[in-house]
Amino acid sequence: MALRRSALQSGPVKEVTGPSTSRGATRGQVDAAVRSGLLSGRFIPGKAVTIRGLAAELGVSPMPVREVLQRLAAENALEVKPNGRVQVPDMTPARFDEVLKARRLLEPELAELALPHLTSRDAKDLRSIDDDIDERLTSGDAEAYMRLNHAFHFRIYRASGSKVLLPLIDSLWLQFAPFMRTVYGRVGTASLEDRHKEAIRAIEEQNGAALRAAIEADITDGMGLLGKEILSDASGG
Amino acid sequence: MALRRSALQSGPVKEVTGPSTSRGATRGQVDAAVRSGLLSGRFIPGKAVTIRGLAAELGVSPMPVREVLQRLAAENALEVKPNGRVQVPDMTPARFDEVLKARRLLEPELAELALPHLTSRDAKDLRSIDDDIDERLTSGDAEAYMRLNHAFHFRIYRASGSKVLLPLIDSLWLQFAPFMRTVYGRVGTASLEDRHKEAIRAIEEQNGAALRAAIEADITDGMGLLGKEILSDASGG
DNA sequence: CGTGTCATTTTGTGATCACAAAATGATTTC
DNA sequence: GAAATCATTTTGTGATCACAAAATGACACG
Repeated sequence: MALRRSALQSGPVKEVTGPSTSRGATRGQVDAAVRSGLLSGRFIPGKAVTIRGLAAELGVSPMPVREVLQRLAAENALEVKPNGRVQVPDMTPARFDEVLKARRLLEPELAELALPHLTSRDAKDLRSIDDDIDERLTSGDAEAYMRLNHAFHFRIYRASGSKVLLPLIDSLWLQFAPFMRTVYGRVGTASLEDRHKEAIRAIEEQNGAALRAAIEADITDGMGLLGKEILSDASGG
Repeated sequence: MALRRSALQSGPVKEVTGPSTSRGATRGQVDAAVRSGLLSGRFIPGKAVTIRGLAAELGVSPMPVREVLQRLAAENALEVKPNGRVQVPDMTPARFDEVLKARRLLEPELAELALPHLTSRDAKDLRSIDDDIDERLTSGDAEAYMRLNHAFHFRIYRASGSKVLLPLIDSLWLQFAPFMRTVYGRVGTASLEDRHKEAIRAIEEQNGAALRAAIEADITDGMGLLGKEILSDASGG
């Protein structure tokens, strides 16, 4: 598919589909598209991301894509190689360890900060998301699982109103998500165990220590067990 | 002052001063300039940063500036307001608390990770930097102090070889540095106490627990004491 | 003198262009 | 047939342009 808008037109054309014509709308759209692609595993580590390619795919000019790629590179979600090429970073054992360590330091903390802001309404929504997750796990839809798992965690974290810790955690998820997708591609999703139900109960009971423990266990179970072996295997094939 | 390079020239001009003609050299130069400006406090919170203005100041076209500003906005070092305007974010008590919390979680951890890689040579360099810091503190040169204090901490952190925690901490420093500059502008630098000497001794002795403690105490002393009161005062004047 | 209005200027955004470096693929050479 | 070489294509980068939104300042009006 080529550019939706050919070079025949000399001037910019008004967007018809999008109601949001606010400042930086195109950039926001591109940013959301790439972020969502990374988080749901549609971008594979090592895969090259070209400016013109993405621009054509999204039907926009290279300009907003350039800025978005720079943004995501700043968050270490993408890697700008010395020759200027942009790609999804490869995971290494050392990197994996660090992400795991950072997640275990930051996410339980932010969850506890969010706790006072989490209502029974939130608990209800979380339970709904978690039910969806269970379905996707058994049906083996890894992409949907990743999207929902992200939604679950960030529904909690966002309640904190955090402007500092939340972006840091955002960056971490963007970094490990593409790799985890490849993991699920190998081992499947059926064996995945999470601690979401413990977390929901802790929220309902407004039990900070229990929420911390649930989140930390969820991280450890979700990443710690799977990732290490895969990485050591990966070096051999 | 207008653009140094007028519109009379039609094509790009070869750089004469810079020896590095590698890919993205201009962007790298702009990035380094803005980062250094933020870290040493030459940018004041609330101050607007215009693309064309910065471009003219640095003698480059708006293009690389646009990308750099997007990068730094992604690291929360700059803020893109809904109207597209870019400014140095204002510090709030909530934000300050979060930065402090994140620093105390991440920096002692990374310091300990770096410890095995820190040699006596590093300790010697750190002592030299710390001597410089002491001089600047008494002479009241806040900008130099900030630059050297950053150099001290990141000399330690960088030794870890970290690719995950280090960028997170980088982002944190970019966020609080401009604010701290305004603090030093009010209370001066003479009263500043740090734990650098304890940290150096811990490195020499390869004592992880002591290094953690020194870093955490340094953060608490440096930020915790000063910032809070200033922020509560700021609301009244 | 304060306030609302309007013309002007500034600014961000998206698009396009020109160029050089890099990747790609065909072709030649041994 | 494998490796080196060269032409071609792709790609990132910096610059410039056109446009619209926003900010600014002058000015009229009450």
